[in-house]
Amino acid sequence: MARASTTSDAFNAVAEPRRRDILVLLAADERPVSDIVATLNLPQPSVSKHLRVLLEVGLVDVRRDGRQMFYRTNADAIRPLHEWSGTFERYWRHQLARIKERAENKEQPK
Amino acid sequence: MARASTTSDAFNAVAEPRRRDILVLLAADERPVSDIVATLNLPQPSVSKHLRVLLEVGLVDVRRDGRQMFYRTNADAIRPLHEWSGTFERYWRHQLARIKERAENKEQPK
DNA sequence: TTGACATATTCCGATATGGGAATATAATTC
DNA sequence: GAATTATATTCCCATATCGGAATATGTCAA
Repeated sequence: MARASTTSDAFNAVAEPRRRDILVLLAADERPVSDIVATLNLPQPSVSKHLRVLLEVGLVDVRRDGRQMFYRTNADAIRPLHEWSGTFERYWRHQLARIKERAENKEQPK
Repeated sequence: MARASTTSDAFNAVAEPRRRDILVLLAADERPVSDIVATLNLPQPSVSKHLRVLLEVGLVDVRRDGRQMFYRTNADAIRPLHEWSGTFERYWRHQLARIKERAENKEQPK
């Protein structure tokens, strides 16, 4: 079967580091493709391809203005990721607590 | 170059749905492989392979007891994911605020 | 040792990826 | 309409994936 498509999921789409960079860049404001190309120093076709993936998954929105395409991160599509990873928060808190505890016991043994 | 290895990153490792299931299952308590196999209804070799990936990325820890291997989620390795996605929180808040606003304007136009 | 149980590894095949290069499409300007 | 600018698509390739099936490794028990 091979790996799940990059467009099957926000999880899969976001696995690619460049796509994460793009999402960060487009979070605050919409930007034309040329801006992304210049800022991230990537070949234009590569950027277009990544944007296509992000668009298919709904992680970005587009708007055309003349010959420019303005892309913008759709933050809401990232929420599932944040929520899923958030379910583990209580567990890493536990771990931290334990580590802290041990550290304190070490400083002041007995 | 092809896609980045699944073992290159927590992001890549977690892109696979079954691996997410495993992580959830192992978050509360350590469990032997046979338990995972039974609970998630997956073929044993498949589970072993997924665990290997998770282990390489540090998303799980193992402990051997006799012939059983007890795996457990290392929640701390999930934090980068949560933190990265968390940087977008302010943006989806904005969006929600806007949507809410529009909805209220609609209810009571003029 | 032999056997039984628990888990890991290997081999296979189909598939999709991301990069590079080239080219296509679309919109604007002259 | 031709040239130019902005973006998208296509083609090719090396690579790694996941699933399935078979098998190997490791540990315990009799």
